[in-house]
Amino acid sequence: MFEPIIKPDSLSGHVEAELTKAIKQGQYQPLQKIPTEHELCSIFHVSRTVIREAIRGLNSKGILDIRKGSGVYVSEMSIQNASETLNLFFRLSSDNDLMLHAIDSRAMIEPMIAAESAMVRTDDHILSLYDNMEKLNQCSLENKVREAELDNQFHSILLESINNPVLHLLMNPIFNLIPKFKHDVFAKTIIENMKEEKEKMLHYHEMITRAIVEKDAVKAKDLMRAHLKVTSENYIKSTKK
Amino acid sequence: MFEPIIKPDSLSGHVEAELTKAIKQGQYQPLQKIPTEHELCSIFHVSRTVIREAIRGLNSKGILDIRKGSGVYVSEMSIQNASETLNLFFRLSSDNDLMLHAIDSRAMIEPMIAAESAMVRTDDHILSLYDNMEKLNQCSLENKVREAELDNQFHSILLESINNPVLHLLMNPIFNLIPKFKHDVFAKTIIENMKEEKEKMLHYHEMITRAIVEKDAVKAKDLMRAHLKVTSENYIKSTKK
DNA sequence: TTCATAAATTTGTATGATGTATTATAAATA
DNA sequence: TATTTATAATACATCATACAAATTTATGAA
Repeated sequence: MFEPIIKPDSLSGHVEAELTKAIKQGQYQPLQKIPTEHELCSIFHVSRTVIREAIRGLNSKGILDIRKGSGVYVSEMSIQNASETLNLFFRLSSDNDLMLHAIDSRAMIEPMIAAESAMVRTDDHILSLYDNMEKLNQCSLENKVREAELDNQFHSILLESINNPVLHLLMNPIFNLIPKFKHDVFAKTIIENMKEEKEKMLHYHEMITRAIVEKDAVKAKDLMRAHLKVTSENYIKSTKK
Repeated sequence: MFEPIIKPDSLSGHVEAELTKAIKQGQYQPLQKIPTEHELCSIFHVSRTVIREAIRGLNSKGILDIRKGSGVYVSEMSIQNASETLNLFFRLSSDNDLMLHAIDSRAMIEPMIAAESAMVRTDDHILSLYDNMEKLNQCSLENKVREAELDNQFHSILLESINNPVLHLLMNPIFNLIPKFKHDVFAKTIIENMKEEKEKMLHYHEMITRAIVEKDAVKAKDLMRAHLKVTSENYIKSTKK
């Protein structure tokens, strides 16, 4: 594949890039120990400061695992770490364009998730869904923060029900945009519409749940598509106002 | 949202977490300058070493932008950076389970991408697809590395054609697993099947391309689903041998 | 051999000095 | 006055040294 163009203007950046390359090439395998700081100093002919900062960078990226008194080891890549980075990215960079693309992505992917969920969900997931809807029903109309959390949770339950950590890693950060999404939309929505919008959402959640209870994959997929179409239209309307 | 449980075992780790929190909360906005090392020393009552290593970690994560002689600034989050991290994660952690889940994810998402592409693709994309297939056709049967690259490229062209950077960010790392995937499969495939498998792939690519040329979204979707089903079955077979 | 202790190793933090790039300030010039 | 140039101040980069804290290894007694 393509190797990125990197400008290692700093020594520590250069060392970091070299170590990354070595790990990519398998020179140091996961769980294996890399040379000590002192040894790396000799290898690269730089001070310990430079080595430490390079290691610190890779540690922060989740690539290296530092154990005080023991040494530095190549991490066993955890999906958690990648997830954190993705979440942070979306959280810090949610501009309007990104939000629109995120919504489009949801519209493409979530119907498939709903369909899959209808086939593989357990009774526990059904209980979680009903519990979630009950909470949403009781949530006050003004508490949009809570409402967004519950909306996020509903979709997250479906995501988790299909038991695919990769898809979870990819979609979870998108779902976490829901609070910002709702904030954007309701900042420009007249109060009278709030009740109607919430009821519409709850109704869709209920219908989707029913389809999943009935293990009707096609219906679940179509309902989810319709649900997200409404969502998408609301956002587009809000950006125009 | 939920705040992650972090082990601030080291001082620099603690400072890094605090700075991250401040940035998340908007205390320091993108493009804005954070306090100087010296000021941060006073704020946290730690040495410059600690501050520098914390900053170096966030810099490596793509959150902070260090400008020598000027100061440290909050990065304008680039989708490139997030993409690099995701790619690195998948590259370093591609175990069998992850691969299977990645294939499942492709099976769910790529048919939708094909359908969308059929609707929005330009003539340039069509030319790229035909060029790609021509190269695949000329690629020697033994050159599995090249074959994997071209396979990856075919699917990447479709991904790019729908012009959604978010979906690109999410799917690109998965496509980059294709070489490893092919390596795993062909390591356990008898030579006689190689030609047949390659022709089958090329045939699917051709049919999918035709559907996209004809702007037939449903056909493109169904063909992509069938194509990936074969892919998936091949991988499962290879893991059993 | 087993186990407790001491020594050596390795990472973590602090401090001070020097190098280098950027920015701000002041002086010189037109 | 306005612009340019030179200087100083600021801020990050690197190096070297010292010591602390955690872990590992070596040692020696039971």
